[in-house]
Amino acid sequence: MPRGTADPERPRTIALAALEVVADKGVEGLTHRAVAAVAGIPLGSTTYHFATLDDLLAAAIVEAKKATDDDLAAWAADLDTDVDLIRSVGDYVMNALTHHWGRLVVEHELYMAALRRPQLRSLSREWDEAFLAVLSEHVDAVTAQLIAMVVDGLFIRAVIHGMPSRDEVDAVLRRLVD
Amino acid sequence: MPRGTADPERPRTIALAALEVVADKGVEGLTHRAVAAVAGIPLGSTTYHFATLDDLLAAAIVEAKKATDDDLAAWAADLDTDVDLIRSVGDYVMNALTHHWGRLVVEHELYMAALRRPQLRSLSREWDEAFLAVLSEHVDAVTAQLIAMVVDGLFIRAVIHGMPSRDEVDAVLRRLVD
Amino acid sequence: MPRGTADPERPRTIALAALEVVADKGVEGLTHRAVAAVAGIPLGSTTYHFATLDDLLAAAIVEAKKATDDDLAAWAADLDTDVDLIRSVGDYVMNALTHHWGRLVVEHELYMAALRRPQLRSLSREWDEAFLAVLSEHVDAVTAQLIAMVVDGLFIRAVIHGMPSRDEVDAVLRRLVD
Amino acid sequence: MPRGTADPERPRTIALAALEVVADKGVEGLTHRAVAAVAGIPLGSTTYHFATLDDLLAAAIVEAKKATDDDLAAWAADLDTDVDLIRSVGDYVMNALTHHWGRLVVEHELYMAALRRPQLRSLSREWDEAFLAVLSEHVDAVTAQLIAMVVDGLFIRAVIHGMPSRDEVDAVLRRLVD
DNA sequence: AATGAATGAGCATTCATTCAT
DNA sequence: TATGAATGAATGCTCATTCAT
Repeated sequence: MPRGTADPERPRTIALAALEVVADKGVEGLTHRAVAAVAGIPLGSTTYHFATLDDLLAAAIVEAKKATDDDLAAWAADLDTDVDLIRSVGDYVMNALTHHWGRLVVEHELYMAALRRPQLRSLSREWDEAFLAVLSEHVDAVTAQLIAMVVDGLFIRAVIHGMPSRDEVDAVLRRLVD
Repeated sequence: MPRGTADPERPRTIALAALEVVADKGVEGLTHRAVAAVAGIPLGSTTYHFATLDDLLAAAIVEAKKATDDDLAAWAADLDTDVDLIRSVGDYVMNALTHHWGRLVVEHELYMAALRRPQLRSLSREWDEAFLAVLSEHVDAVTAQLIAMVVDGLFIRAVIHGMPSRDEVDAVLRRLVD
Repeated sequence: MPRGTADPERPRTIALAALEVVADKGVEGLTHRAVAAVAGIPLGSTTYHFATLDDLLAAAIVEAKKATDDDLAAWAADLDTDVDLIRSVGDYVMNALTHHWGRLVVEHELYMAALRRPQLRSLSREWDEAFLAVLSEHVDAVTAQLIAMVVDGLFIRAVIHGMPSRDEVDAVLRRLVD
Repeated sequence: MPRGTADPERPRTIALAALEVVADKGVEGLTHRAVAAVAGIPLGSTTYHFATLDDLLAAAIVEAKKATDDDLAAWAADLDTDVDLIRSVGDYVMNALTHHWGRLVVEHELYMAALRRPQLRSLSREWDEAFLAVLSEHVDAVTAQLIAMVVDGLFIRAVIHGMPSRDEVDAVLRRLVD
């Protein structure tokens, strides 16, 4: 991109590259330089559009949340009152674990990062609540909460023990609605 | 501590300081310098006893796990077959959230760190399994797994939404054994 | 040099300072900090332009070789077929020993450094061959080789025993073409 | 070696290990730690017997020189007035290049080190003169000097271009006594 | 608007050397 | 006598951030 030539997509390009970096190397690995390298743009461009690393992190998270929200909306649209909710949640979880691992990582990186960055708390909360909101239309609040917690637990287990099988996922989820 | 004067407690002092640093600033905030400052010892002492940051991290985690194992053993010793397990788990969780927050943080920092440090996986696994093992003596495997996941979920909720009340904790745990 | 202000000569300034450091303290004494101090610039500037010490060393050597090549070219231009080659070589050697000692040191530092840095071998070879190439236009290959070796030997003797007299230099060189 | 148990060979063991380190990693790579590791002894033992690195370096060089002197004495003993000196020097050079490369490296490391360590000058001088002394019993001073220089030159060539063939060595040496 | 250059702060790590035991 | 522990000083290198152009 030569000087003087505006690229309206530049900020988003940078945010997506930042997302990739966080998924790949964690929040601690997020640097202007790493993002510039991934995005294939000059270092100065990252600081021009996002003056500080925190801005960059926020942009990455917003981008990740947007994608997750879209997925979630599509999934919610498919649910109707008669659906086997637990089966659907299982589908959603397996899909997320298998095809959107990077986003799950970013989500949990965010949760831990929020521990020490109060300004990230509201983002964390929104993220957490989006899933709950969908579930709450189909089950009571406590069950929704439980499902959400177990989904988090499944991610952590996957980190520690590797990808779970569909049967394992079903086994724990099914028990929640016995 | 002048040169030549041995302090047999030095390694443990350092490991505990490292633990404090991780609880406070996360794995990404663990530096030889921060540890030296917290421990009140010279920088060179940290690298003398733990040549690399990874060694230091491992030592911190081992120390944290040791303390957690002790707590867990004490708790397990109090359980007998007739106990109200869910009530006890609630006690344990509330106690951990309230009085051992730092250790919970370290545990979850460890889980996320293991994502990109294969050599930490076995430590993560051991940590995860210690709690499961105790639970498994009282309930079936799936329930034990669920309880463990929900306990993780409760921690994450606490990070995002602040400390839960005893009633909230009871509500979700109770549902698991209905 | 304030931030944002470009100094197009900066890389060369650094390379020349590096050259001075190598001449002064050897390859083992080449540090970013020493170079920054000699160049009178901030430490960060040396690593900005030459990310690693090896880059810095290479830049220093290239700079030294360039200067040596210029001298050599000037000397070669003065040689004609009727010249007393040995007398000219003597002039060249005395001049180098007296006025370009630093460059001779760098040259030999390079030779020894190449021992353990394969990436410097080709530079060493080029340096060695430049002198040989000029000599070869006036004498046979073995004589050229001998002269080059004796010139190296004269440098080593100078290191050990101090600067030789013109007569000593002439004595050994003259014998080569008897 | 347990405490209190004297090992009269310990200093020499250390010096030989230091020699190995210098041959392997150069004077710049000589550290108490590297020597201790090579010798398989405690770090404290190296500093106990050789308080400073310079002492260690001197000990290593003395050890190398001793070995070289022995070789040289053996070679000198084989020479008699009728011998083909140049052929013998060729044998000596080829043998040194092939079987005592480490010692040649140490010798030249020494020469360069002496550049910045005046206290090593006398050792350098002795080393240089030992070979000259033997040669001087068979040829005039200038020829001896030339031979010694060419032998140095052959080492440098070997560093830069790799091991020379016997024929190459003979070619340059032979020319010196035409 | 966009960017290359610049720089100050910080970090992991290595190491010579000292010294109580 | 011998050594493990200790420590202060360096070093290479990374990076967020600033800013003249």
